[in-house]
Amino acid sequence: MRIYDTMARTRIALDLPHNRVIRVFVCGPTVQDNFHIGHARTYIFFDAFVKYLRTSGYRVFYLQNITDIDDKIIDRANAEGVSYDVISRRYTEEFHIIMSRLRVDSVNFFAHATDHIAEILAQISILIRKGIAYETDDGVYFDISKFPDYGKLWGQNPDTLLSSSDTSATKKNPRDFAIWKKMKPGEPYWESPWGKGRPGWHIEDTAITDRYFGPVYDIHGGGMDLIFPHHDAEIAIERSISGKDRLVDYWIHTGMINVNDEKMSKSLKNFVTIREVLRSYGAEDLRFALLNANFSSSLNYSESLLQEARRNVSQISILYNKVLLKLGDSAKYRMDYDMISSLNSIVRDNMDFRGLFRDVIKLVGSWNADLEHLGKDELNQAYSVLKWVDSFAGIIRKGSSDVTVSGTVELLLNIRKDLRTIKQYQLADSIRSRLLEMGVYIEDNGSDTAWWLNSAEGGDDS
RNA sequence: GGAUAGGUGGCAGAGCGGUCAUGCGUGGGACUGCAGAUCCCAUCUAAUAGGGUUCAACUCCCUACCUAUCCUCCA
Repeated sequence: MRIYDTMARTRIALDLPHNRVIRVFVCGPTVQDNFHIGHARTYIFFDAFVKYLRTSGYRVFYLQNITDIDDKIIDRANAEGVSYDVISRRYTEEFHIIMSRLRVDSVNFFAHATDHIAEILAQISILIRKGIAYETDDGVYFDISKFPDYGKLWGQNPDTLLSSSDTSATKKNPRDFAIWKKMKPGEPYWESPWGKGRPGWHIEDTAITDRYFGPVYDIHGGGMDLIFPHHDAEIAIERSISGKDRLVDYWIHTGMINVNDEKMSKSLKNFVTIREVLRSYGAEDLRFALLNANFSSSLNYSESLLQEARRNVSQISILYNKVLLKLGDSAKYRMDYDMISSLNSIVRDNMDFRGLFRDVIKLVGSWNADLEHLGKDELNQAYSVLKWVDSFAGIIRKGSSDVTVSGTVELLLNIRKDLRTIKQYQLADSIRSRLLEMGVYIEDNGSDTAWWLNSAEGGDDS
């Protein structure tokens, strides 16, 4: 496999061991507000990435942090007149709901910053003892002059950086970053040897990864915008403590979502929330749209992007459901088809899901062309190929797995089939339209009828 | 100013030194009780600008211009 690695600044061989668990860490969200499709892009990509590794036979432990204490959370809490943890709990819950609706379910463990204060304090102590961090009136800071490689991930020459806008006068260097922030009146706090306060952002992640993965692990991911200073700070902290020559073997960063060629962000008020999108589109549509691009390129968001994705998703899903209908109980998922291994070679090169989709759509077209003449083996191949793609991409809309729902739908469809046979079209059509209203999409193909749950059924808008 | 990624047809977006993907869109046809879906054919005939290398450049090199991101919290 090959992957674009941020540190190497080029595509490099991704050599992962089969004989042990691969440790993957991806920066999770700060739970302070609703989530937008920029979040969706990153978490859907890593979801597909991890699932792809698992489908390919690797064992992966996927760890994600949740930043549940932070200045912005406090600001929000103050604005609403509630305690900070009301905010963090609300949006943590929201995060999990949204992720599950997006079929993002590959994370093994979510580590909350506030559950790891002890580990954070331990790291700060070591840094102070080594003379790498120092205490001031308002916190404990990491002295970047003690870590020559600072900025290396983003390829910055420290002298050429634009001067920092941070005016805090207590720091030795304006670019020194806080690893502990002392409490101001009214703020939430934890006890520490340096007084009451809360952790800085960067050290949360190193404390967490050090605890579960140790000083060096396999893959670290996140959005492009976290490269500097966040990931460089993580490197500085952990390597200063461990003395190792690296923090991880591979750095993988996802590109930003743009709107009208500008980054989606709160300040520009151009962000689209995931909930908004899910009101009109299915999770599969969004997944397709976001995966249908080079993961490290920025992606321009537009309504037509989603519409095109929905069309492709429908095309693939409809064929999948038709094939499944023809195969019935004899469908048998096999991964040893040559067709899968050739598609596999596309994905292996830099997680090229876009290239994969392109070829899958071509295949779908060819299967559609002579669907009536496909033999059992060919049908099973089509079924297996699509199931394999769906196992990590998550782009196929399927019938309900709920036995009661599917049983009821099958019953209605059988009745409708009889009605059509005796040309009672009015009744048959009314069943069709009633089912559609209930979110069940059906499609006649000769005397057979394929069905699935319509993705655009909307959702709770709470 | 520095770093990074780019500038391809109506849109999205690949690859490749010489035969210009693919998807969407658009037009026509087939199929169908209807809807939908699907298929076939056609259409669009592109490469920021200026140099250079070459028998040949969209593809390599140089210059200019332009765009986005990061250098402050950010997926």
